[in-house]
Amino acid sequence: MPELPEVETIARGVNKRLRGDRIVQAWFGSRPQCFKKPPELQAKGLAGCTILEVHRAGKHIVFELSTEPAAAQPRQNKTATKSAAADAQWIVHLGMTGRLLVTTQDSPTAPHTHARVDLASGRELRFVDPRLFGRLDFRDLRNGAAAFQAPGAEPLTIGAREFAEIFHRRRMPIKAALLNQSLLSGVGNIYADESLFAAGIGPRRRSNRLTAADLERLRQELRRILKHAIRLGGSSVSDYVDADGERGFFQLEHCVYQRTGEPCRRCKAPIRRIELAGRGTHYCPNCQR
DNA sequence: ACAGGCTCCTGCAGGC
DNA sequence: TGCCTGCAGGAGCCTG
Repeated sequence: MPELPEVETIARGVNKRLRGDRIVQAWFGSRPQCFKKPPELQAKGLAGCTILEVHRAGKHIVFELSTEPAAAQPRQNKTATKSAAADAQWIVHLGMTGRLLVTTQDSPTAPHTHARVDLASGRELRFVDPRLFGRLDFRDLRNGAAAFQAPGAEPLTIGAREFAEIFHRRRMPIKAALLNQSLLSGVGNIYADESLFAAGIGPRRRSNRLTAADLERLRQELRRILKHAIRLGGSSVSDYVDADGERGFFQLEHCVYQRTGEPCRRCKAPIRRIELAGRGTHYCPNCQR
């Protein structure tokens, strides 16, 4: 499932391929769960827009768009686009099973395709999501609407003080706090479990009971693991947005996630699984206190 | 304001 | 072989 590293990799891939391209028209399916704004509004808003940049914010993929006429925005102009101001945004959340595919027009439509964006280059961007946990949102910034912002802090750049302040205020288990997107944006179940293992912190520990040293270790391990995963993902997920789209996510060498009963890589004790905050939670009872 | 539980949705794995 | 059940989880919503 896409968390910060996967979303970062996908956003980079889409940016590399689609930056400077222009949207001719868009089609949206009939599954309202996917659409934060009515599909007809999104389709109307997207038509004619130029894609200035695609980037990640939390677990969201944000398309920065210009509604200016295409003549002023030559296609595939990689240098000039930065100076143009975005006045619209398309925000894609992949949920658990969402995928963005860049395909040719004649590429067969995958099952569970809920949106399609036709591009001036002749390619198509398709949104596929079997489980319908993904969300698509369009924002027109020209009439004062707020630009999209991730709800919480950015895990890759958050400083020690802010990190400690956020988690010292919460009484919930640290695992639940890590998953709370309004605190940190981008951490999901895999990286919550893995970073807690790396920091040697039990997932049930109350967030406000952790010491300053615990929290600083957690912050650094979380950042290290996310960056490492982005590096790995960059090589194996880069084709994720290609036409085949079948290569799937990179295989991270998990230490605890979904290794229930298997020996801990550090101490050989069997990895334990509990349910916490409604999520499967994996940890080493010996290494994590 | 906060904590915690429920719900959405479908593919897949495991059991019989 | 085939059916059934339960599990996976991000995030919005509801309740206490």
